[in-house]
Amino acid sequence: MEAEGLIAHDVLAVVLRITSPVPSVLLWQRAREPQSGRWALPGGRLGAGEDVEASVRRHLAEKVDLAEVAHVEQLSVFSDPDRGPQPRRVATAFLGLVPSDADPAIPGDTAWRPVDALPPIAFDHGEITRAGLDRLRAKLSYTNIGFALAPDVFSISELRRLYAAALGHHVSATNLQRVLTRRGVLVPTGTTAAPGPTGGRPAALFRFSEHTLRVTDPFAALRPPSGAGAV
Amino acid sequence: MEAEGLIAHDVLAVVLRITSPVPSVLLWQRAREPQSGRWALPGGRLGAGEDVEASVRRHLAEKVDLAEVAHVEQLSVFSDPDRGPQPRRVATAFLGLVPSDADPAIPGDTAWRPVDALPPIAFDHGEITRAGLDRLRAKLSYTNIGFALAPDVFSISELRRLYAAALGHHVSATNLQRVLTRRGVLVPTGTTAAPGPTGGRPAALFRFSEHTLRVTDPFAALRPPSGAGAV
DNA sequence: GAGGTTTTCGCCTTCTGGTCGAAAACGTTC
DNA sequence: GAACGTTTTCGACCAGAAGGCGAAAACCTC
Repeated sequence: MEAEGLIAHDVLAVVLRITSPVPSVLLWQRAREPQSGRWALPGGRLGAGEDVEASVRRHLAEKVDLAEVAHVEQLSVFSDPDRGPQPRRVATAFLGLVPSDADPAIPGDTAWRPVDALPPIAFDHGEITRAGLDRLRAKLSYTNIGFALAPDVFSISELRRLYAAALGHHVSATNLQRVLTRRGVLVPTGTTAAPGPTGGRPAALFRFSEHTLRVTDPFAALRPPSGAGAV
Repeated sequence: MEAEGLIAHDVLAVVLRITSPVPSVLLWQRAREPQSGRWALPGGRLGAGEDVEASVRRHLAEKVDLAEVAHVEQLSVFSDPDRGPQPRRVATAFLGLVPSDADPAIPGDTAWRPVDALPPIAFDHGEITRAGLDRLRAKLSYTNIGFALAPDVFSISELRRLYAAALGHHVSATNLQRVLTRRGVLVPTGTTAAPGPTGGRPAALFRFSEHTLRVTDPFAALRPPSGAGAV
């Protein structure tokens, strides 16, 4: 088969959701060889008549309610000839994001696993998970990708906790609010949340202005002067 | 064949080189059907025992001296079922960069074509070329990727011309020098170039401190405080 | 030496991000 | 209802990064 140059093409998804201290990734436990008992990313064979994005959405729908997946983007191709058993398989990996307040129904073989305590992982899916987490962290700082992690409306403290968990380090609420509002990605709703049981000033509620990915400012330098004459 | 779910996998390369007013892309003219006479990106079939990056380098070596290609990175997968004639093919696209002073030998069917006046393009290779150019432009502002466009040593004016051509808009020499040196990607050589035939102060020469890709500052905001506890 | 050309450098302004502490708005307790 | 603790919000201040401009430097030719 491979002698003809034809190769099986898979799609895989690193689906992340921000949970209490660290993000969690959606994994399912393999029941059959190879790698029986190990945990794998959702995915499957690229079918005829669909492109890779349509394919990953189709396979994802078997493990999680697609309506809860707020963002999907292509990560990278994994094609090491030894990345799995023969016959050879090439995989296109995707990153998927689920808001922290969503709790979609998942099958019995599937679970959210915190990324700092992963179970035994099948094939190279650990490396792929790492790539997904890296991509999320990079994009948090220069895009509005937070819209895919947060509930529809939220307080700045909630958003701060989400960012801190995703990034793995402390985030200042003051700065987060100022930066995101200045960039226009955060808009106040005018409403406030009820204070917690221990009191405290009621938090103002915000929402993301857009729910599609937008690059806010990767161009610290070398910005077009005014009217950019695109080539 | 596709009934078995096995698909031909190609690799393609958008090889860019900054030329006088606008960048040029390496294309070759097809001599056989399908799309005979049209211009296509270098590439070919993914072989057994090689990953996609090794494969694209192998195919690229047929069209250009690989030693002149200063940088190669994966772009994206193109998998629309109708992107070419049957049987179906999936392609992993790469971006390759050649310094402006290099002039590698190329075969007779191959040529550098300015991106603002492309000949008739085969298949979806026009879209892929566009993706490569977009990637280069984005990375120019927050990485040191300029090392792959410029000669070993160069003046600030030369570099300014390269950046302006790649970005498609005016770039200030003052800012370019200050930003790149502050980020540590540009270091002075201490030498100066000979003035032009019409005179002028001799230009100080610089070089890139590193010749491998490094992200300089995508994290305008949300930087880790000090010791980042990585998860 | 005068005039033209190209590059370099310093100054100024603006904007962004980081830090800190005070003030606001709640609930609880005495 | 006044004092206290808690949480959030807001303003002030500071450092650094970047854009713009013009003067100065260093060369050429005539």
